Amino acid sequence: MARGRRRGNPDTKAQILDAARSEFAERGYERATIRGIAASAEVDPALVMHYFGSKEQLFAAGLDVPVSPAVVMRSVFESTDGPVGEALIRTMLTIWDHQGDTNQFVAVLRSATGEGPVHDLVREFVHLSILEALTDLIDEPDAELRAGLVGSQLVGLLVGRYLLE
Amino acid sequence: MARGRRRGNPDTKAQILDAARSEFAERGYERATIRGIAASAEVDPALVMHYFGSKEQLFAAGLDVPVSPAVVMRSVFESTDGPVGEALIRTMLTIWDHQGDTNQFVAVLRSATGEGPVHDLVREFVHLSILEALTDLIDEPDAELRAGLVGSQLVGLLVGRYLLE
DNA sequence: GACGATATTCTACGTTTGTTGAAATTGTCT
DNA sequence: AGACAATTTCAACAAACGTAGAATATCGTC
Repeated sequence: MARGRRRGNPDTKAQILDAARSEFAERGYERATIRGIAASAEVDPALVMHYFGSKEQLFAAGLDVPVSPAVVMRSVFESTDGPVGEALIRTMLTIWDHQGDTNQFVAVLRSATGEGPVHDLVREFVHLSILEALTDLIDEPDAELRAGLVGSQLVGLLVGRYLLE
Repeated sequence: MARGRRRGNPDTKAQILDAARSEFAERGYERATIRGIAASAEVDPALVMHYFGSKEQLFAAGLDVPVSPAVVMRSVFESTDGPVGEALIRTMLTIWDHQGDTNQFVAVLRSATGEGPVHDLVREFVHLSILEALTDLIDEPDAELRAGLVGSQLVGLLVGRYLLE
């Protein structure tokens, strides 16, 4: 590649950030590499360091995306007079589904496991140990759906309690 | 260290497994190293490989612990005639709290983030973006508690939907 | 048009990692 | 006692990683 500054004023910094988000979401924080991110942004690894200082700072920078979840929540709370919980969850799901990889929450989550061995094993584990067990136990027509709901509550509780304390 | 087989018949394999569980739970899968596990089990790294073949297989082996969650769930379902969901969650919490690091679920979870930068950042993120925002919005005396509950439901939904699909 | 700031790449260093193959010691069976 | 299997360490490798410093090219300003 040609050494020195490129012609024009391309926003390379933003390109790097995009690549970083992508890579972090796909492989998880540890398995994502600065070299890989640089390659994906068609840039030298040293440039990433120059702009963001370190891998950790790059990761943190990637979490600051425009649509703040706090704003979304506030608007939901103010525009509803019925049961708030239901409206919140419905709105969140809609937003998340239409946002893809730019989504902050999803990015944070996927950065945890990525796609390596952990992802597969955790997935398999939850499926076997929780979902199938629950589905077998619930004796109603929509057993699978209900199992999913109970399971997600359990997982949420677990994460809150033991991962974030 | 003295080369060759040790005197007596110590169950070194089990010691390695214990060390592995500990290390995986504390640092997460990626940041846990075979060398570290070996050191913690007071054993040569090569021995770990000899017994378990690879880091990934060692991790998988560490997830197979005696107390199967399926069994626990079955017993809860069969011994309750009131609302099942409440009993389930109560029982789970009791068990988890009395089990410490040997707990399968917790091990799986912690293996995801461990204690590195991700853990800290995810924690900070959830705290700021979800918990505090919710607490500010809920206009009741036990705002903090309710925020925690809603938050854990959201997280559970997220994990189920985007991490495990 | 000279000059400092900015952007960008090259090369390289030092660490750490998972993994391997051979050697050494002990247990067990005949 | 001797042979074979099991257990354990040593030494080393090749690869990959984050990071640092110097070198080069372009932009914006006077």
